[in-house]
Amino acid sequence: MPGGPPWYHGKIRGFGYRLTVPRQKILEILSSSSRHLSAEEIYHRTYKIYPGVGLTTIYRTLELLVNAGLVFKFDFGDGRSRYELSKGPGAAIHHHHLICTSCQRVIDYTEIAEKEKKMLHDIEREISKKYKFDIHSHQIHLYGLCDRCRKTK
Amino acid sequence: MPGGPPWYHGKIRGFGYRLTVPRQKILEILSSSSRHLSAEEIYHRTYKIYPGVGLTTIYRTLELLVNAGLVFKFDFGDGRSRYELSKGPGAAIHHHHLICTSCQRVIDYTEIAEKEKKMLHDIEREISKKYKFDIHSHQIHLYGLCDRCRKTK
DNA sequence: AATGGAAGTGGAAATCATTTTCAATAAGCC
DNA sequence: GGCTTATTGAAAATGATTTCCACTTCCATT
Repeated sequence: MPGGPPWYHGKIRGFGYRLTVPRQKILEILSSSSRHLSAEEIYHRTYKIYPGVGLTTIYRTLELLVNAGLVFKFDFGDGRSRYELSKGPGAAIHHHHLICTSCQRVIDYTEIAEKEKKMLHDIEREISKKYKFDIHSHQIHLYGLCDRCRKTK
Repeated sequence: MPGGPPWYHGKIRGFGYRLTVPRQKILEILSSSSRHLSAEEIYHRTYKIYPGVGLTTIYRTLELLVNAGLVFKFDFGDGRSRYELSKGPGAAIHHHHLICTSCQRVIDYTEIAEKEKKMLHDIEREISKKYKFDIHSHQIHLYGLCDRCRKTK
């Protein structure tokens, strides 16, 4: 419970952004949730600990955090974006999701065997060279039916 | 130039949908483009060969085609969806994209070595078992800077 | 500790892609 | 050809995200 300001304070300042109260509260919410949240979910949760935030500020702050690399933004195809803190300064940039095409449920999975992780890395290197692309991160979406929806179909 | 009705006519009928003029025109446009198009691009192109189509019909038809598995829908994060014909009855369900985080350019790449394709398949089988998920398709998004944007940064 | 200017804020209004509503039209089985 | 029902297009509605703008807060500098 002890221990100085959270790691992201320095990051925010390092980008020349001011460390304001709304931003701190939003980051607090983000760091207390492991799941990816929609802007509105973040708004409601922030509102509880800091009434007076505006939804506008949520959107602006999220964009800023995405630019600073502190937050990842996802699009699962249901019309609203999801946001997730990039957890710790050196977090792995692996984002793999199972998406149920029937109920829209999204499941995170991070465990990939070592050799598979290495292979992904090889693909990236090869593609990177071939297309002259600097690859920073990747996402893998697997689409299908979850166990619940499988039964009802 | 010769050769009976396109392969997708049967598919449409097979799903119990009527093969109407707007649907045929939209499919014609989709099959004449190799790139993934936005709904509005599809609308404009369809309008040229068939004025009188409504944007509404474009959206409705695309949804129908996605349901029938004839068209894939993508979300690259710029706020509008892209659609692409699934080319031929037995086309591979591999969709891999390079997305430039600076200029939003999207590059398709389909070439993946055999052993890598096999490995992806293995991952899917493993995940599928572990999470009791029926996986139908996958997408891989690689984010980074394209050659043009690399220079200006 | 006061202050000035720029960065940041929130509420309302605007935007933009997509959906819904509904009366009119066209597919395709009889 | 006639009939039933899916399909269509225009206009209005929706819902997430952005923009505008007057007001506030941060913070480097007195």
